[in-house]
Amino acid sequence: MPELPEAEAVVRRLRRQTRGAVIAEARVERPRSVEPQTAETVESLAAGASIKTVKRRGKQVLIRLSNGLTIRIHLGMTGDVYVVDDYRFRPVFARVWFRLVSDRGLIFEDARVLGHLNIYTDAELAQVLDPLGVEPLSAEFTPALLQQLAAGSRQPVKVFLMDQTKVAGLGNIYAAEALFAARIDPSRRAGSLRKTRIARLHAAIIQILSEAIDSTATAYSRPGAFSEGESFTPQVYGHEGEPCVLCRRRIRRIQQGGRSTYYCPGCQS
DNA sequence: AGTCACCTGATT
DNA sequence: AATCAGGTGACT
Repeated sequence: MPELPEAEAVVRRLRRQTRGAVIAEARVERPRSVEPQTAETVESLAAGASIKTVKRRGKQVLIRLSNGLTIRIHLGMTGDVYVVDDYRFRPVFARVWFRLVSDRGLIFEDARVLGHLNIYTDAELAQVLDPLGVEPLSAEFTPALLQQLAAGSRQPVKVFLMDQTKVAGLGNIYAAEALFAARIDPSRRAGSLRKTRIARLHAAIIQILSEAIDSTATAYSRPGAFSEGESFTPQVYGHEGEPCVLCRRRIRRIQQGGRSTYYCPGCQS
């Protein structure tokens, strides 16, 4: 599921579904999902609080409660958060769930258990969020700032883009797609990019994320939308060996930082 | 800066 | 059986 656009889709859906919701009870099925907190801590802190706001920071979902605490969910690779009509309905991979007073359920599902759900005070939350870099869809994200962040970095630009302490929210798919849109070789050192490419990359990041949010948020909100082809379609990610949509050369897959990077050797140089 | 470990499922 | 997976933190 989750890079920034998917987290944003989750947030928008939750906002609609949890307006005025009050948490009656919390249950942790998998203590690992709330580490370093304990199941008991999480279960006791949420009970009785109402949901005030739902926000996103990078890839993380933040549910602000009336008791001043915040449920912070990192979706990991396979996390999802959603409301079900009956709290007794328990999806196979529900790791934490909340019974709302309406008897609906708020579910944190996470097959691989690489995500985390915690309940934090503002101070604790700040510790978690402060290291994150700029929000790519905010006004603070400018070409000049991107240039400044990349300056001196000898990392491949693809790896640089996935560093959450620089720009928050890009993962393996959208980093690759942004580089394709900007026609930049993913292996280029981030610090070697000059004004023109930085400007293209900046614009591409915003464009790719915005597009993905539009299609993803739609798809999440309307049943069947995915099957109607409304989800974001990667141009290079997952397309190893297929012809590039622009130049027909074959898309390549390489390893960078232990992850697959897909790119077009013709367009991206 | 690169590799591995975390944990489990889907796909080949 | 083996490989891959939209993420990250700890460790060489």
